[in-house]
Amino acid sequence: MSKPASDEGSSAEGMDNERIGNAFDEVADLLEFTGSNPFRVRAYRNASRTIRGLSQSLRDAVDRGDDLTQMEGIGDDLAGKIIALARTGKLEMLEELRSKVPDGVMALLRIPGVGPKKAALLFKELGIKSLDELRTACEQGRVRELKGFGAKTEEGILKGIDVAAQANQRMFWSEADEIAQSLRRHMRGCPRIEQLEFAGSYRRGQETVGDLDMLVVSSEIATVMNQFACYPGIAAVIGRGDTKMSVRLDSGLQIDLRVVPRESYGAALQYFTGSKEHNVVVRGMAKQAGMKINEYGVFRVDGEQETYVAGASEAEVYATLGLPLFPPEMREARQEFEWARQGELPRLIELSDLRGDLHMHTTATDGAASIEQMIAAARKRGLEYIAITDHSQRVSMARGLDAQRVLAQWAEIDRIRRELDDDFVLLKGIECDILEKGGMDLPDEVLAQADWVLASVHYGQRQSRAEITERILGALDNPYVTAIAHPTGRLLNQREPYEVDLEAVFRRAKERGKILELNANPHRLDLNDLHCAAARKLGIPIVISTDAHSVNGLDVMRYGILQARRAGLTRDDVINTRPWPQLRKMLRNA
DNA sequence: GCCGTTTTCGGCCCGACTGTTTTCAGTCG
Repeated sequence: MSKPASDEGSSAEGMDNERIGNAFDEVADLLEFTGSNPFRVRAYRNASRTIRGLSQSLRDAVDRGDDLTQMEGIGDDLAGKIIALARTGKLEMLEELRSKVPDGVMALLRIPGVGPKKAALLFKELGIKSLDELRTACEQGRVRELKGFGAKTEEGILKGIDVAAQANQRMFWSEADEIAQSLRRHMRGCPRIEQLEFAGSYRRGQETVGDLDMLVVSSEIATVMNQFACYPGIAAVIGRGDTKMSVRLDSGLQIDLRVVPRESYGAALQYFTGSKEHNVVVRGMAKQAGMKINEYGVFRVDGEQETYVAGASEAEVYATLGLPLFPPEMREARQEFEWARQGELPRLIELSDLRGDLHMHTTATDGAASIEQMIAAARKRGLEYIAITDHSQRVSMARGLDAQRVLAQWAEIDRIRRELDDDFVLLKGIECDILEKGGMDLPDEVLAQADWVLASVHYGQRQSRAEITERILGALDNPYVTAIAHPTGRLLNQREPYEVDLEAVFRRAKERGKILELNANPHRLDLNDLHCAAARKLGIPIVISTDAHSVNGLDVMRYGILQARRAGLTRDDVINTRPWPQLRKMLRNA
């Protein structure tokens, strides 16, 4: 379900990229529902994708009079619609479409098995305008009377209404990972499995995962499916065919299983890993080269004749098109094909590249472990340095540190340092709040004594774009601030980012030689991948940090690494891959 | 609605599964 494209009252200001994207998505949904040309629908979806991927403000581009048709998937028509949305916040065509389709009808599309055609028929024939009305109609047996519907469809819809009524939130990658690992263990009970891998958005390391795709090589399909069917926590088997089986867990997560022959494993893995957009490009290239790619392999097409060329491994599939084996996190049809053309994929950062963690809390504020415990845990994880960055006084809920307490903590750190071996470095840090009225939560003469100062916003998150941007720019101007922590404040599935003008923040960070954080907490992952990619382009250094509040909190680093990889970051783009002496030199010169 | 050193018109990725059909449409990924 798309969000409303504009809020009342905000139209005078025009719309930002996100909202223009939402408007186009809503147009696509409505056009699809009204039975419009599917390629026209796709054009709006593609445009929305392009717009969301931009690192700069469309509103500014429109003000400057930039030629919008230079952007991929934007022609004269959509350029005009972008201009209208950016200037007025309104789109006549969207208003018209909305007036034809009552609120609530679009919710029908969230029912599994109900697409635009069925939803339209329900609305047209039975006048159904909401999930509740549909439930009543099913219970009265009116739905099964419709052409193309039957008793089974009606029954399926009745079950599906509950699924649609649920918030329908995507699962955090970290949660999906737990399920994937447990399912992998369960499937080990089946000796007939030659290979097993998870594909889809999970393999691409997306922030959130909608469902899990499991791929298996085996000649004993029934045995594999039977093993899958007895995985604990399955609420329902949605479907089971010759090669494909789908289940829904009690948690609502859908898991699809595909069993493929050995010679198709690579092709299937490539196919089901996606992304859809990446595969569209790959398929297009194959077609141009007189070949065809599907989940069974790469085939040379010669009239009616199709000959298998490759498919056992992903590398082999890509190689038939002269493409490199793209790391899954890269497969979003953003820059990877351009990189491949130039013959240089970036070597993406890996967890083992990191040498330090520069954001964590202790029992002095809201952490659960002492400084010594955090040191021990960090060393156990192979780190060479950490910064202790407890909260400042404004964060009263966490018993944030005032000047006196933070100086006492740093004296304590000095004491611990003297006892440490030479091969581990403990840094005096602070996560200092940026106050609502602007300015830092601790005096400059205190901040000056730190090795590492994070500045962050915890209060006044709902301030206007101008106010909150000014606050963060002010922090970047402070000579003692090293980095901005979780720069947009978003919480996945929970809280929208601040209205901050990131473009302005990037410019200022660049000017002042400051660092931006990629917070690795799986609920934050802030900056997001597109922002990180934009920062990389500008040469702004990124620090990946755990924001650990306990010893185990240090383990979230791998989620941050996945995010960084999707952004195309290399070891060189991330400052905490450097040894401390080198990093210290860099900070001093900044 | 977009796009083009094969095209300014005619393409736009492709197959599995289900339920309703009697040869296929709709949905999904």
